[in-house]
Amino acid sequence: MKKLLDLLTEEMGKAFESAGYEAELGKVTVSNRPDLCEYQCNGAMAGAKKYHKAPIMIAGEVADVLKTMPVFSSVEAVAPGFLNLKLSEDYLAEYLRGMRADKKYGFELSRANEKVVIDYGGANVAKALHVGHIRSANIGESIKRILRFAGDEVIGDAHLGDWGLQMGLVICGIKERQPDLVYFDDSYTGDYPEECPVTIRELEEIYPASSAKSKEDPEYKAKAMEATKKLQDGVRGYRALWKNIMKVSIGDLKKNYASLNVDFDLWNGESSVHDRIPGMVDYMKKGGWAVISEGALVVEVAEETDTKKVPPCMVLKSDGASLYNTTDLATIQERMEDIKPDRIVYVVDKRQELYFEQVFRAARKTKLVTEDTKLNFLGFGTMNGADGKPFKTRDGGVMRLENLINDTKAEMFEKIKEGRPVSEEEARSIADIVAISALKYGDLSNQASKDYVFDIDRFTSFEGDTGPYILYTIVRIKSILAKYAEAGGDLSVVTIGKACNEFEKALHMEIAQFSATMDSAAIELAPHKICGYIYDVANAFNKFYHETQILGESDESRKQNLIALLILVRDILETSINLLGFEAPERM
RNA sequence: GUGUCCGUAGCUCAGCUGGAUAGAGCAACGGCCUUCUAAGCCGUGGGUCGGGGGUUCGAAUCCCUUCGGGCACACCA
Repeated sequence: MKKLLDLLTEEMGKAFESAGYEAELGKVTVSNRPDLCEYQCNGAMAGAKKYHKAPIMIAGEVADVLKTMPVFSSVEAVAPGFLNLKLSEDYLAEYLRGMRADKKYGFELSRANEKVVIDYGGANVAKALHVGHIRSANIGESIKRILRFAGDEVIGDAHLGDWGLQMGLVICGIKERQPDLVYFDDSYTGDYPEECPVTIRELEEIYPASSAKSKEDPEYKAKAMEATKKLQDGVRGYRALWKNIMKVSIGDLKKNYASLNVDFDLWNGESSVHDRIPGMVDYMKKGGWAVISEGALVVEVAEETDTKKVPPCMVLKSDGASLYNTTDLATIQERMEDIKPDRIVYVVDKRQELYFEQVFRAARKTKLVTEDTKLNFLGFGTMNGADGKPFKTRDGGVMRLENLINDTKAEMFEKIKEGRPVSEEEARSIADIVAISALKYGDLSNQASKDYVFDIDRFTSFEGDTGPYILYTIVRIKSILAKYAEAGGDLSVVTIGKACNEFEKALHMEIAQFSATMDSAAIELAPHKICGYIYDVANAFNKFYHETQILGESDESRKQNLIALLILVRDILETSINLLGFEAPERM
């Protein structure tokens, strides 16, 4: 289905043409003066110069043509040259019926479908997720769902930090505590145990302790580096232990991500590309792209048009070791071979922008990607506390994501219990759903690229522009529909009728923006556009709800029209929150 | 220093491919529940869109400049 504004623009273009002007002038937009009109067209003013004619004259002529067309119920040419429009209620209702008949409620993507890899999450093995991980998880998951809804083939990759010195430190830490494990016995030739010798809690404790110790104790650091090397060289026991650590750690990560409705198609990591690094480096050297600079192997990526100095992209450190750049480049190579995506999207902290610019340029220069492969850096802003400084716990530490989620759920549970007479069990399950909506909506309603204040009290509030407000609106609708069905109404036969009052029409118009909203969210990779849209729809619905008796409507066919409208609003809202990564309960 | 992003109501944020009187929410104050969930709805007050200049019939939006802040600038990720 075409977008409503495109349809209106088409009609307006025809009117401009019949009046003797070019059709391009007929761009219709939503009115910024709702007291005067619903839609407007400013083309007459844009065309004034070209046609050497007063804009009001042009507008008047176009208005005369439009009056013979059925799309608008009212057309006015107003000084200095605005065309003020009111849409025909019948036309609008027909559009909404078209939305209901369509699986995607009329949404059509304005570009060809693609195969997309989304790299998000930013999790590290053996390290707990902390609050800082919530943005990448929320935004990446939402982008994944939006593009999938748009018809793209999307692969989400967690791209774990599961290799390098951090793993050496963990292994070294385990060896310190349990030196007699078979993994460390070079003469051992049997099978290694299935079970990991340490729990996830112990791992989370071992890593920071080991990391701290290596900074003070050079001898210990040397041991950790040796362990890293043994792991990377494929020493049996080290690999076996690493695998067990991975198993425990990924299991824990999956559990935590699942509580945020986040899941990945691939749990690949830096380790996945370890074996292809020598080949890739060789390829870059042979191609003449990789050169030695200050002892390190780099690819020069500066361009003449740069307004800033872009340092070269380092491929190997001067000691010959690989680094993050190396694995990122190798991962691009691997994805191009295995998946052949049209686009790779990186959802990472925006402070890494320059770094990714270097990697992207190096990948293009060395032809790791084809020219038409798009590499998108979707950088998100820093999450600050209420004081405007980077978010910390009360005692200044880093808060675990798990704790944040559990605290939010607990707080929501208290609120729900005191607000409504529900059983303990039901309150618990409702609280979990509402808490996730609060966290997700609070995060996603901000533009991804901007820093924002993470204010849990505001997000969990039941008032205003929040997740719970959206859920409440959905629940109200569900409640009416349930009562209608209980009374013997058949939800499958109803159809939308034309709006009978201004509130209903305002709701119709908000809903009709669905396709345009989804398209810009998908094209711009901008979940916050969906938040803005559903907030507007929810507002329009609540106003309408306040003014309209639905179940009490005596005219049966009118009642059916209203029920059909409610079904569409519910479906639109539930589809939208699903794309944001949360869901609505049946009651709250 | 170079580059980059940001500066909109007391607070948190939309709006930024230029359009008419700059919008929400929170906070403050005042209304509306015997009627579909009042976690809602309605209303009041609150702004030189950081400052200055320019382009334009028209600028929060585009350009320049200036002030203030964040961030990044090869062997970390």
